[in-house]
Amino acid sequence: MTGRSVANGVERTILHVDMDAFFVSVELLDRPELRGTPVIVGGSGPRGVVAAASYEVRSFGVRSAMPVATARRLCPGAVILDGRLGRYREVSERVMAIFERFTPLVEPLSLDEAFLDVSGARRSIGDGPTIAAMIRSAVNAEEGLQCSVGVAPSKFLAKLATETAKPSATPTGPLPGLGVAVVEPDRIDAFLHPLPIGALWGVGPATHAKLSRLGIRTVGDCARLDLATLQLAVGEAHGRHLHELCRGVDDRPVVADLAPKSISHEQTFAVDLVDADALDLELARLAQGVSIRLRGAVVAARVVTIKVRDPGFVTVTRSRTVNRAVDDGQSLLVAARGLLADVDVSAGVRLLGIAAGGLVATDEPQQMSLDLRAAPGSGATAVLDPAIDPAVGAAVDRIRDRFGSAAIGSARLASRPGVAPAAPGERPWGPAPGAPPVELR
DNA sequence: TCTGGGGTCCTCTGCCCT
DNA sequence: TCTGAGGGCAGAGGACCC
Repeated sequence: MTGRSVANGVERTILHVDMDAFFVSVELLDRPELRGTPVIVGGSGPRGVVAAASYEVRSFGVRSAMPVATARRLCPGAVILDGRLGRYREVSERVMAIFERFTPLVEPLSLDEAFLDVSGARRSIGDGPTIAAMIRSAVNAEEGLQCSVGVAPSKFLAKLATETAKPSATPTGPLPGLGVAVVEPDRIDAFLHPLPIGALWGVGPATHAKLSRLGIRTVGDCARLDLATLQLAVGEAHGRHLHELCRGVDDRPVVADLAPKSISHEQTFAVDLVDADALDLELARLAQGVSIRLRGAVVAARVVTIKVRDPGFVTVTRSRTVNRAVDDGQSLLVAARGLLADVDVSAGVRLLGIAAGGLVATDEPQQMSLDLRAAPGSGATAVLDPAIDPAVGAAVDRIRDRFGSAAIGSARLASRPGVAPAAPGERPWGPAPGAPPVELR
């Protein structure tokens, strides 16, 4: 009965698999001469952040999402490598394929971690810890990488268990972890209650501060609080969520092939943009990049959102529902331009982004708005030029597939040689060192 | 000393409609 | 015609996650 429980009448064994220092480990596979040296993967530019750090570097206090400049000060001897998202994706796909040999119910959370529901594999393969050990062994043998696994009756508990299984960084250096950690169904409270409240999913700095004011330090403290008090402190939905989690209640299923709810691109610039033409060009790049991904996912957007961050790090978003679902760069650009016109960018722009939301499948019939007179700001939908033929985008994609991404593009981008549509992971952890992002004439 | 990119979910507010 | 209540939706932003 190891690591099993009954949820809604169905016994579940959930695994959470997390690759150890994934990006760094992949880099070390490709550059073995760096083994033993402190390595950071992240953006090497002036506004870069740490994406991953080796356990040697973590011993110096370096953490992910920390500015690279701070990391350099804490660990001056660290080797800083620019991330290669394409390479990590490639390895991630092979690792996920290993997981799928054990169960079809694999829900990736990111490139380096996934939930697996192995309830159906218990009779044919073995219990949770046995499958966990087999997965670790296969990942190590086939990819040369280490991973840690949590085994529990729910996703939330499995994820917490993984934390206790991972290697740790101490002031004297890295310590190896257990590799596999199991939360038995009859040990849930004993495992959960001593943990700090920040361990709960959904407790970040803001919620932590609210709970601290109530004297809550541990998950056990939270479990002893009544639902109404908790909801008063953190809100109705969030309160209910925490109330369940701190009692170990989490019936969410493992879902393979989750459909995306939004697709976005954003870009922080090495130097704040003040020139209107440069901003428009960036907007066009981002719109094209998002549109290519929309068509790749066979979806179109009903909601277009822009995100603008000023030099003082103040971020505003503006969004609008458009009168028909769009997946072409020109329509996205038209909508985004309209939104950007309402934002004061006179102080300059540090970050610009476009998100496509309200996604609908493009292989299904679309309901179009009948009211073509609706005006922006009226609360009604924004009206796009009906002359833009949705088939154009698909044709552009076919030409790119056949002749390369430089073969065709919008006139806006074509007027600037060398400026390509935004691509996923193009500068994943900060702008490139030095120059502005586009060549300005 | 600075603070990325790509997401999800929730709350609050204002507007429209009945 | 005006006013208020209430539901539904859109938009903005906060919080959180990896």
